[in-house]
Amino acid sequence: MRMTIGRLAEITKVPASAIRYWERHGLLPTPERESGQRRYPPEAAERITVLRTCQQAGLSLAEIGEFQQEQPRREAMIRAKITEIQQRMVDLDHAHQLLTHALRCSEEDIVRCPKFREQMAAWQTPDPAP
Amino acid sequence: MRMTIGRLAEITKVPASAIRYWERHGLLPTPERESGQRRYPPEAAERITVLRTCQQAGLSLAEIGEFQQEQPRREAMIRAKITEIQQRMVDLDHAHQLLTHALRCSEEDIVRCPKFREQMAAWQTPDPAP
DNA sequence: CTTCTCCTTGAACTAAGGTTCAAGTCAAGT
DNA sequence: ACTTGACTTGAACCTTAGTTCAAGGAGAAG
Repeated sequence: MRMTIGRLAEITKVPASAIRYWERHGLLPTPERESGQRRYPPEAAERITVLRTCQQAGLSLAEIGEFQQEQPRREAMIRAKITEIQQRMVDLDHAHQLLTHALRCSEEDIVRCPKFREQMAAWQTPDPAP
Repeated sequence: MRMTIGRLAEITKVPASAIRYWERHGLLPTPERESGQRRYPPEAAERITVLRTCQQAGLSLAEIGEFQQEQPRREAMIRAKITEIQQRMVDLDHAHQLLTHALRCSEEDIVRCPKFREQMAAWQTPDPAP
């Protein structure tokens, strides 16, 4: 049932080179060896998929490392990251509106479109006066 | 009314070094010079803010470049990017659920939590059988 | 005139997240 | 015995989006 790194790469769609890289950087446990080669249990695929999902969501490898640690520091880090994700969603929404408008606008220079500028103004981070 | 790069950096909060970098890479028009130094009109700030917003939304500088081009290739690129943004939103939502669960879960190893794995399974990109 | 501050340039450096390469090992198939 | 294919390693390289540095210029203040 244990599989080679090639097979694991194939089913997770994460390149073997990346799997080794993650292992070297402490994100994956070092697997057993069979005549020098890595052999993974089936659960390994699941862990890799989780890590990839975290990564796609904007966690850095360092953060994913923390995320797998014992609890003490973890909660604060997770809360911070959730806040960051919410901000990212707002940014993405802006970009979405911006690009959607760009499709319909057909001005030669998008930045000169008044509706566009109006919208941008509404997004300005309203940082309080000092 | 025209300003120096330092002033522009200050009001846009984009470092002067980054503004020069963008200019070198064709994302900004080359401004007029006054005894060798760049002088920007007030509209320059707006363009910079737009570019920064695009960037925060995950467009690469190369994509932002295309985005400013004349129309021919632009529409397809924008549509592709919108699709990508939607995918990013889904990813972010997954990460959000994942982290929210991680807060309440308090298992020593999050990846071993059954609810967690169940949820992950439901996210698998259902690519059709070959 | 000296000093200060802000500007200029090109070149080198950085960080993350890998990929690619050379050289070698190992088990299996012919 | 030899070849094939998949694996191993460390080292070098890559890309993006800048930052930092060294060396220098221009104008204002004192």
